[in-house]
Amino acid sequence: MARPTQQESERKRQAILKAAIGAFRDHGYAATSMDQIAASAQVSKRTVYNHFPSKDSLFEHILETLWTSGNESVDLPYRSDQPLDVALTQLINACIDLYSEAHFLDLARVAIAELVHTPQRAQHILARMDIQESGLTRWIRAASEDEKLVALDPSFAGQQLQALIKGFAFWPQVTLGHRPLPADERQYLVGSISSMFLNQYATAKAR
Amino acid sequence: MARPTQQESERKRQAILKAAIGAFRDHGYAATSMDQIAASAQVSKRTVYNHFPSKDSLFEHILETLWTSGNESVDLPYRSDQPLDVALTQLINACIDLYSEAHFLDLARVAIAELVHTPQRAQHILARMDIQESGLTRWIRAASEDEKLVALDPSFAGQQLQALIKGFAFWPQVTLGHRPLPADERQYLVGSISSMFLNQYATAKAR
DNA sequence: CCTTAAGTACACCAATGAGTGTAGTTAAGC
DNA sequence: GCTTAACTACACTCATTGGTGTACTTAAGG
Repeated sequence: MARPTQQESERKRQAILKAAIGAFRDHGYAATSMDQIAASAQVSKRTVYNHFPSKDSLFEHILETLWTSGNESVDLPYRSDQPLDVALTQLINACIDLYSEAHFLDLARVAIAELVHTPQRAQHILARMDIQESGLTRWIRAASEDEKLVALDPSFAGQQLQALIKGFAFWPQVTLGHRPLPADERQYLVGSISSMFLNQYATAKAR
Repeated sequence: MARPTQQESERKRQAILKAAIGAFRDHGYAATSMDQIAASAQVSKRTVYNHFPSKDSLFEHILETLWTSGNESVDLPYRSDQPLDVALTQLINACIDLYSEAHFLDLARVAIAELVHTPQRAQHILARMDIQESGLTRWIRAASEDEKLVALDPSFAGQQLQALIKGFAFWPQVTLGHRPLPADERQYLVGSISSMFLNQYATAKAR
């Protein structure tokens, strides 16, 4: 081709990234070749290397990109005037929304596949993924200080909530490629999780 | 070497399998070479190929082996005379025991790493891993029919229980390589899960 | 003692992959 | 119109990998 405008150059770059994400997600890091990526992006191999100095740097860049794009973390503020169950339902739904985002799922699958046998490579990514877990933790701590929840370890309770949500709305999608939950199942799930959590931790004052 | 006894031949075979399991677990299928495996098993490459016709068949064999060796599924029978919380505690502990087995964890890590981007390859393994989930389901159904648990969908409730357990005792170990739970944390965890589940689902009759 | 199965060492092949070098093309922007 | 940045096509290197072929060694078992 020829002296493309910066927009065109940027489009090529995006095409490379998109192709690489798909390839890494579908075949893993080691089993993906730069030739495949170039072909899938409809771009010459040399162009790939003009944009990214190495396969490794391309991979790292993707982890960064996916992370920042899937960065809308769960952080609903605690409001004392709201009924607990309503607020908790919102919170759980926000989590599931996050897990349902294509960007987030792509990140998770790419990262986890590598993470399983390369603990240090994407460790910092996973660490940052846990930041949003602190959104739940903060909310729980606030509710507990407002005496709507019993005295508890907010971090532990947050992990329990997280475990319940992920067990249905994250791990099956990551490992088995399940579709996101249908609306009716989802509603039932959210209600059940919320009620289970509040049955255990809500104070008399909150009911 | 020379005409080794069958025991020696078997030892070589085991060495190959052990080395391959470690390599696949640590580096993944694609990034593991047969030369590495041979070297790590302290065996000639040709011997590897004398035992296993191809890399792929070696991998398949390992999935099989790990599966059958980690096959003690969770299947405590329901007993009407036992207090619910005691039995449930036992059941949860049996699950955690299973997840703590080195064999089982190795299988899970190898399988999941490949599963993320090769959905069909180890799909049947994962399907069979879910069989033990049916152990929980069976117990819950029995308790429900005994009217110690409210009327519920046993499969859904089983998945909830599973999610709570795995969120602490399985996924962190698989993805982050966490050590199995310390005894004190574990005891607290089991109690908390059990109480959360029974708070939600136990009937008045059961208390 | 002699056959033979298991293993070893080593050379070898074809394929693939990461990464480089280069000459040529083209349009944007001065 | 000339320069130049982005891109392409393509050939190339070097290393690795899956897999095979083979001649050789050795001890077990008849």
